[in-house]
Amino acid sequence: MPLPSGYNPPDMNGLKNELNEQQYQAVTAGLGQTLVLAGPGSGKTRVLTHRIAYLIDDLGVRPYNIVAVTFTNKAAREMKNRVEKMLVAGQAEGLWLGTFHSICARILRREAQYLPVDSNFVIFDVEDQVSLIKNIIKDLNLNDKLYRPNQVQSAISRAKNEMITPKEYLIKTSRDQTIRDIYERYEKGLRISNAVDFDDLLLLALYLLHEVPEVRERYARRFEYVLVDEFQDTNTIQYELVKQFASYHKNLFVVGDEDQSIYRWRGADYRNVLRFEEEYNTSDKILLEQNYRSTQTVLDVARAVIDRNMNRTRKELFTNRGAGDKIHFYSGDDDRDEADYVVRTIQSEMRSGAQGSEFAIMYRINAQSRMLEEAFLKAGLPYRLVGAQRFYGRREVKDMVAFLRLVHNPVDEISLRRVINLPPRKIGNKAVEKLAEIAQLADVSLSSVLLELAAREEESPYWLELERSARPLWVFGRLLAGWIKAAETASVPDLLDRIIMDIEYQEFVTEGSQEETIDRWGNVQELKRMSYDFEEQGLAAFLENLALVSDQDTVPEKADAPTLLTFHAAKGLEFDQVFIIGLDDGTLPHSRSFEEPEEMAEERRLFYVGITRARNKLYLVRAERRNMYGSYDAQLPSRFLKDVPQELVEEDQAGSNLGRLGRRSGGSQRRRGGWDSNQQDSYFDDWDNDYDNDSMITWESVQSRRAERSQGHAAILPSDQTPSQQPKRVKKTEPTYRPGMQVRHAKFGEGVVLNVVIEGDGEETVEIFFTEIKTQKKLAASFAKLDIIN
DNA sequence: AGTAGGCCACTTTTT
DNA sequence: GTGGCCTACT
Repeated sequence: MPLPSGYNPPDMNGLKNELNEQQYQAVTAGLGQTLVLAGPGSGKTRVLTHRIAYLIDDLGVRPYNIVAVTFTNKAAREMKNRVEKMLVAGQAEGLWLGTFHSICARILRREAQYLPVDSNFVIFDVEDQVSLIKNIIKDLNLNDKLYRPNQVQSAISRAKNEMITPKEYLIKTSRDQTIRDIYERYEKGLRISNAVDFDDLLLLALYLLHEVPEVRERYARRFEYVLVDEFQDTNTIQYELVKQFASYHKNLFVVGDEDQSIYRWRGADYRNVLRFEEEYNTSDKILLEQNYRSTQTVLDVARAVIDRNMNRTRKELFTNRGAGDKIHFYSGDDDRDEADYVVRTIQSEMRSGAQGSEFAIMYRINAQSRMLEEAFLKAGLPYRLVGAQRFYGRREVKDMVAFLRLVHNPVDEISLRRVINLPPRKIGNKAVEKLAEIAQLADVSLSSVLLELAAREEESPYWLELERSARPLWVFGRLLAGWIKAAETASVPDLLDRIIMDIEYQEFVTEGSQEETIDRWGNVQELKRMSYDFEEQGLAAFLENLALVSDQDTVPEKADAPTLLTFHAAKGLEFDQVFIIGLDDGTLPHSRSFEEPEEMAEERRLFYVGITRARNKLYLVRAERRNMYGSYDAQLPSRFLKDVPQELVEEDQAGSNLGRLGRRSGGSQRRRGGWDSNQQDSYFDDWDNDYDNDSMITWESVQSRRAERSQGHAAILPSDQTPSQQPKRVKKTEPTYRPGMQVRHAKFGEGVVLNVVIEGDGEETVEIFFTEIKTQKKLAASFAKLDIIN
């Protein structure tokens, strides 16, 4: 495909020196559609940033005519920095580079005249959405046990992601009918509050591009070059958006990797990569297979794991970094032991000169960070935690943001309801309902009633109607009016200060004077500090930033400490040494994925993403028992483990590294999920059989087992497993223990065996009276850590 | 109107 | 184990 002529000659030599052959091809690809399939660590960001710089610097494209889309703010920020470094200062001015959501928000603000909201619209997050839905459920007199606000929210969000309007909502049951009704009211509620939700950002932008010819013209003509990162994570709407962006010039450059698609639950479909190829008859498809990050061993493990997935372009990742160390494997007694292993291994590595920041610990769900945090705290080792609701989700932060949002957009009913009685100012439910009623009758917003009240006090027609509530509402109305006035001239931090003073928020937040209150006030201060960055840009920009920037983006940049994060949060990052914990069936893969093969495939990709974050050392860790919701569950090793080539693995034994915490009870010959055992009954033989029999622990069985257990069984007893779930290794007919035997248990101490029963499924159950704690317990012999004393 | 105590859902993953 | 929410009491 010929390149446009008449520009400066491309800087061939510079680029050729910096890029490998495939990267160079990608960066300098001609007009039309280019698909780059980039394996992990293959320099994907490098290609994208060089491509942008190449377009601007070598081809003379105006930055104004380029749009580049990413999925996270972090990725956008990093790309922007790198592009700017490659160019002369100011040379990238006008370039649109951001997430789908922020780019769409920008379009929406500019084109608000065509929308059902005005350009001051606020962006509702999930919490706001749920509040709105709750109000609707209450209005409709529905049982909120039957219609869980959270569930309704996700049903609505799913519908919106599939571009289904309330009218089109498919109704199969009366429940669907009700959800449809809620959905309809929900949409109205958003408009009343001059709000859009996350899904609307994309949906409304697509609507504009599709249905409003002027808008389509404006952007499609403008966007001469469209670049998309992480294309495998696009959902239907995003795919369509990209198509619209590029509908005029059709210069589309997309980069992705099917194997790293991990957002299916959000509607992402990696098959969009295939669709792209088919739809555009892609002129250029480039594979980046050289990996600059990991050792060959890490890559081999990754490949062994991912090659079991279907519907993908196989990639042959290679590196010239050499084989490197073997993978480590450790199977802990329980999740505490798992965490201890991680911490003591890190300590030992640090004694050998490793830096704290070289390490990452990755897990499936945020809740798993807890045990790790405890272990780090106990060891006095600093760590940094990514995500997991650190700042923005905090109550006091959300409260203050709600005040700001209300001032900026007074019709925002959700924010108003949130703050109207905060701190308590004698406005209870009754008063709010009365206010809502009056507002509805007058067909105005709640705020306008308040403001009217504030302006005319007792002369207002509302005064009498509101009866005893009038005065407290008047007080709040005056406050609000004052802030709205102040916002016209005051900077964001000044406005924030004024609000904090007016409502005496510090006093409210710090009363009680516990440790926690210092944190809470600190968070408010932090919010204020952040607002200084928006002194110039103003309140609107600040609020938009707050809505679209998440905790994931605010990782403390350089702390020399190990990083704790989920696989999702780890995508795009790399670390010298990576621990993947929770390699148990039900955790990774998560039990919710068991029924649906596509979901299972995604769990595998998560594992793959985790593995490929490692530069040099990789540790795979699991626990035989895991604490969930406060009670213990026996765990089976992750089914993915059996795909890891045995010869690349070295198993760490308990206490094999220095600095161990010495907590293992001696002499127990428990079977462990190891690589080393040739014994007939090793886990490895078992899982193969077990899983090939397609016996599965489903979410339901996990739930029901938990329910039974919480009704008072001994916590660690898996004796209620059905036969098909029962690992073969515990099948036996001869009891190991006999009544009268003296035994010792790791936790309960010494005891005497009272009774032994072999269940139908071969499980041996032992009744023991523990003398030290004077308690009788039933334990499963195969799981309880029992030593026979005599 | 405000608060204390009990109940129960929560745990995938995030823009 | 915990936090949010409902209920019943002050």
